[in-house]
Amino acid sequence: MSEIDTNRRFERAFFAGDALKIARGLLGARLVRELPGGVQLAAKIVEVEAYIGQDDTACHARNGRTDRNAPMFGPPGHAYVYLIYGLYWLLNVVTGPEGFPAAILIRAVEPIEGKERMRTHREKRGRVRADRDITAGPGRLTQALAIDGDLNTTDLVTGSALRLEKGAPIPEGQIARGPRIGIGYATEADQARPWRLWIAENAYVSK
DNA sequence: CAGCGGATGTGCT
DNA sequence: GCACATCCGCTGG
Repeated sequence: MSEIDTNRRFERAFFAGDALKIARGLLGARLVRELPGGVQLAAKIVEVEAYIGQDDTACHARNGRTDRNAPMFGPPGHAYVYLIYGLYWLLNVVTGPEGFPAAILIRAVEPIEGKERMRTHREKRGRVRADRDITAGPGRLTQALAIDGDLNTTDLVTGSALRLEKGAPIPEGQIARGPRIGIGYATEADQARPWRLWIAENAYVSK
């Protein structure tokens, strides 16, 4: 398989399916960002979390549709970008059929293209001591890739400024699963669900 | 290294 | 008025 053949667009139908399968399938995928001016950044997804429906008490849609979470109710394969703690933008991929609120949070990526430009973006906000500090964490990767609320609802299947492309498949033996991070407000049962998935041994997975 | 407090804007109760 | 799908820098061991 040539490089060009394994790195390509997803089908829309892929994002309309089961959130956990999509989360699994996004590991190894390429997140591509084209900056105004023509610079292209690319990174491999190495850690994700699934937030699935109104019954999931960790999910933003747990209390129904609001102005903020409306993108989760929208068409699959689009971005849901929101501000947390007044400081950090977090990127999600909307999944499931339109009307069913679910999304995959991108928690960590590994730089593929434009790593030094990503480092420059991050150094405006803090000290980058190791390479992993560039994109290990959901708030960090959006800084590195210059993703903010302007990209909310972007179509990641057909988009150019921000899009997803297939990457080399990750063998099942390299997939790790565990509880989601930072959801102490959810029920014990929902906190315990192993809906965080990551590539085992990858240096860019968040701590 | 672990632990902790501050930053800082917005959504929802 | 409080909580928040986080991160940074400082403190003490």
